[in-house]
Amino acid sequence: MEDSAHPKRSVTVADVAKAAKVSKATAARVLGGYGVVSAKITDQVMAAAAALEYRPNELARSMSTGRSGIIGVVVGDIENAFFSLAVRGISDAARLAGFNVIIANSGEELDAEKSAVDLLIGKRVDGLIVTPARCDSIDHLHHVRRAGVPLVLFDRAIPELDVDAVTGDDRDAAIAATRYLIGQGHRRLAYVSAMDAEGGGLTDIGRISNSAVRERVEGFVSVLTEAGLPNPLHYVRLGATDQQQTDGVIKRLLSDGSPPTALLASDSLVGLRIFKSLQSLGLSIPRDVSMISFLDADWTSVTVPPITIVDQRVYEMGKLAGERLIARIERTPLAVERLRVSTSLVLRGSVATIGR
Amino acid sequence: MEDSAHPKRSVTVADVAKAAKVSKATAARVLGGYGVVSAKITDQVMAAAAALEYRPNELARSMSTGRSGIIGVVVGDIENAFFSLAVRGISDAARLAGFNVIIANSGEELDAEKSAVDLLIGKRVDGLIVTPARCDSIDHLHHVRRAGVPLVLFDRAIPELDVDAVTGDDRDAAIAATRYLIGQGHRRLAYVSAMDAEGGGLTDIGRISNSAVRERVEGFVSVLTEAGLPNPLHYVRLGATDQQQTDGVIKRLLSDGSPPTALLASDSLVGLRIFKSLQSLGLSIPRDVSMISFLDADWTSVTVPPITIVDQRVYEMGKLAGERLIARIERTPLAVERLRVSTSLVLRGSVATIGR
DNA sequence: TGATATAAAGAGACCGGTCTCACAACATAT
DNA sequence: ATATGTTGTGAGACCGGTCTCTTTATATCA
Repeated sequence: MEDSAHPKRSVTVADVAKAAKVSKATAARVLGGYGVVSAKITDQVMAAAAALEYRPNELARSMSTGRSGIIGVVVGDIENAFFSLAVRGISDAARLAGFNVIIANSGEELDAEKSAVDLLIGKRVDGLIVTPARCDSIDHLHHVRRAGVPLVLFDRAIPELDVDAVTGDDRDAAIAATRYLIGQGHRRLAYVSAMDAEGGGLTDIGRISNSAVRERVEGFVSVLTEAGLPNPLHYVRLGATDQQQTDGVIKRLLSDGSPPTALLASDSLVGLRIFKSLQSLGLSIPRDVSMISFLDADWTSVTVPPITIVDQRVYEMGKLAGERLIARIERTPLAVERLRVSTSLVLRGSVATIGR
Repeated sequence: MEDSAHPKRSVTVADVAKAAKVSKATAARVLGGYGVVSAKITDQVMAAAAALEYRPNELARSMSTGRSGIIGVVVGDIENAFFSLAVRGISDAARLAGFNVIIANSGEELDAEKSAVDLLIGKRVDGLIVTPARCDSIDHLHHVRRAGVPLVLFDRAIPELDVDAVTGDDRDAAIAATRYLIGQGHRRLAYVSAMDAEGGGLTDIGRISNSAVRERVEGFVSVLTEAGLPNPLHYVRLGATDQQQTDGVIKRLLSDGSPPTALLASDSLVGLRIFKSLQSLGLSIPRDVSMISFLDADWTSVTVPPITIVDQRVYEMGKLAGERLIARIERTPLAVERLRVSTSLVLRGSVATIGR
């Protein structure tokens, strides 16, 4: 109706000033809440502002102050419960400190990540939380540092970058899970991740470009080695990116001469896919195959059997990352650190005791 | 190290202009990609920009153009799969059109929603997608209209507001699910929602302030009435806000003189809670109680039995809302509409056939 | 060759805030 | 009485882009 859908110049401090019959500077002082203004004039200006329905233009404000009050977050995929929980944690920390959050998806792709970072820097975010898709390509992150924008890495660390990182204790988590499986009598264990694999087989752990996955695999392998089990890398499989791929991975694993008796899923999405794969193969958990998944996702507690998981406390991770970034933005003097949020193994019903 | 953690004045068009020995206007034309500039000068400027690592200040750009390239989204709770999927859809539509998304959580609380809306307007978003927590308090949304900011409602409609809305076909969905249950021989059906209830019992459907829930309840009730079943409102229960509350709701429902034989869960979170409640009560689905949940959430397909659901196609809803908003932003002439995304009933194993 | 059209570059206002500085009015000290 | 300080207000520069308007250089035509 009357609310014309068009341009509509917004009410500015100058407009309010005119209406209140004071200078722009004075109106700005009242509306911006800085400087000193007499009570009388303050009332005058506030009344005019209310009458005109003045709303400050945060853009203009950011321009002059140099602070946008926004923190940028680049995640792999918001749809993934891991990230949406993390984002919730970050948002909560941000809101508490008066910041807002702008989210960009990288889809775990380096190029998308780069342009997301560029874009957020362009928007003059006050700080950036990034889940780097690859820990071996860091030019764009160096750029962030050089631009003087505080940066915190999330879930994955890059020691070369000399920047704060909030991660899980991935190595220890994998070690605990693997030891537990071995303790239950398992001798052939597989680790399955969604990471893109160049080529099929994994020959060199060092080449896994995602530090979280790499460290978990390291932990996994170290326990197998320490237990004297042969060829620990044999059962590490990447590429479980969707249901079909996962079906393939699982089928190949289980048709091996000596198939694994237990599977470790690198995240809850992979876990769910594995669960469905096994289901569709008519295999029973844990009778035929045992499994452990990372992340206490919704589905893990309502399956039959419920899934034994590595609880990652992602909300806390997100909150911690948010708090750390805000401390940086506010120039709190702190040493660069890698903050590890401890995980715990939650025993449910998806691991069989075998052997004895 | 050298990358001093401090202020760091950023490189501006003026800097680039000086380095390229051209005027600010010319440099701006090259860097902003508008106007006409000779190839030679273009190269000169680009070289200077690259050397100085120039990054445009989007804030300043937005100030002069009046467009921020950002669309604001206010959702109930990102952590909820319904919303994170929707956000994904919105983001995809936005990215395709060159927009970015800024997300704010309302926690389904009116005050938080109001301040989120204010804030986003302040940031001069080009448009707004809002999931209104209550359909009966709309001053702040009127304000959005008056400010000339395009608005699209998501999941819930407010006819009085004369604004586009993207929702599911909630009434029809509820009707289909309810008819199906009746077709399977059920005669005592309950509808359970997480909506906050003032007072315990529900006496007046019209007073449900969330249009999606209201319409579903209307559909539910209309089918019961048309089937000649008595007292259709008796089994509509609100307030299943967390596990404990839900346990209470379910316990009360089932200890009724004539307990319902089937439950309809208003969303997947309520569905999950109901599932857990029933599980902890030692009840078997569907032998003891049947259930249907809204939303094809992860968990619904891996339970035993898998849950019969109303598939809401939330991603499509989000995408549609994003596209609609962008059309509005770009002033495409369109009538104000309520866009309904059709749902479908996905039969799985959580409904028993009884009677006959 | 001079008149006119056209393309390319420069000058400077503008967006809507913040913030420094100058200045006026009045109180207090000397 | 003059010097000094304090408080409140106004004037105007500034942030870093865009964009209009003007000027200058080059091309086209008679």
